[in-house]
Amino acid sequence: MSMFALIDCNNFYASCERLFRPHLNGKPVVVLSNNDGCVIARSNEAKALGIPMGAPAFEYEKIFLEQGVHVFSSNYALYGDLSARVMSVLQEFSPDIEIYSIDEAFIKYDHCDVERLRADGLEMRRRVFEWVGIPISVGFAPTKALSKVAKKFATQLANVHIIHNEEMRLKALKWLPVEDIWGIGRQYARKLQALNIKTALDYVQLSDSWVRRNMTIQGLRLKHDLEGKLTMDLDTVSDKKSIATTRSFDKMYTECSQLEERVATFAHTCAEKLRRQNSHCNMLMLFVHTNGHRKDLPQYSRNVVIKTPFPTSSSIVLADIARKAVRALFIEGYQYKKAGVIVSGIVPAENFQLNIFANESPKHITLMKTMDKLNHTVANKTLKLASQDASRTWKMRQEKLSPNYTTDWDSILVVGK
DNA sequence: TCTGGGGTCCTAGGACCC
DNA sequence: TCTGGGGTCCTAGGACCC
Repeated sequence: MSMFALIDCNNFYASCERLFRPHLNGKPVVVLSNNDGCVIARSNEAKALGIPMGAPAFEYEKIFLEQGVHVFSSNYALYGDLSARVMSVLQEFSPDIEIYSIDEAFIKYDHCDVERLRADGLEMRRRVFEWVGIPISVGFAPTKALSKVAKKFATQLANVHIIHNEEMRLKALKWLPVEDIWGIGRQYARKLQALNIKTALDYVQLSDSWVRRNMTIQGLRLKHDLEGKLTMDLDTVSDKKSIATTRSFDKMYTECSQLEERVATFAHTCAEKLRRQNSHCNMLMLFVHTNGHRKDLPQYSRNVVIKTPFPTSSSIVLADIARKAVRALFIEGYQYKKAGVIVSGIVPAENFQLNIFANESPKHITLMKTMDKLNHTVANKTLKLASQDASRTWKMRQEKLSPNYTTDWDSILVVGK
């Protein structure tokens, strides 16, 4: 039998901020999102003050002041760096590791020797705290979903927790409120509570067919996982399927040119992220929103998907597409508060090398436009694309497009209006 | 004008996660 | 006045082909 460990950094961002400020130990600490908009991390002391996750900062300013809460703007470079250090310590314990998020990892064990597992868990805690300075909790169980539950126990006990027999499993499920199950969000929780399903134990006692019908295959998988049947294995593929850069602005934008400038930098950031994982994208999606919280203002929200002329991770190409997309979506008279660029259709870069574009320079724009004109003949929504593979031989391929896509850059100006 | 069915691909949107 | 950002998976339904 195999076992999963779930390793979770306690209050990760808050712990990071505390790392080099030992005088903050025992004091309430919160970390705020971009533009210091809302609370995205809290130390235990801040949680105890009743500051909820996602709380708008302006609503809690008084409490921050009165209770002496130490408030930080987020510093993702720091968190990313510390995360990498934590993960490299964990990797010493096993190569069978899935880095699930910035502050969590699963490790799969091919044995279930409880004492060895406990020793490993304690040693992880000791090493990560001593070498990196971040406190972690470790839960062990036969499946991923159960290891999540075990971790919740571990956090409460400030220790390592192992669910290794039927009695412990049932006890844990009975203890866990249905809304705290990993994979049960607000919508499902509401639905289940209406049926008097209150705990994880109630949930696993539902019939398979009801769960399948009402909560899709994922809900059923989750149920089986909680029953101790292996339905979710380690997922070690780390390449992203989509990459996003989105921001709320600190003020409302009313000019198209302002939006264009911001969005061009978003596209540039996406291109950098693509290159970092050595891949190209085939599609770029752009959205613009007004401020959804302002019910007193007219609302506008729109997105457009654009097929790139060829697989690319070029900042210049993506920024140019994004700028044109903004011009297509922009309507005078609204106050824009949020925009984003999401690239998808991601493929490994080695499958497609456009060598003539190896170095970016403005002349490539002209080259690409020419290529568009020459090769992208739209006929019956089918495009003929010319592309060059790694050996520099040109190949033609056909591609079907949805009506929402366009590769004709000038026509972007009418898409979405 | 009426009359099919099966398969695949694609997309929007909804649910979830940290 | 001020309200985050970055991801994943699944499904229904339409388009299209034979």
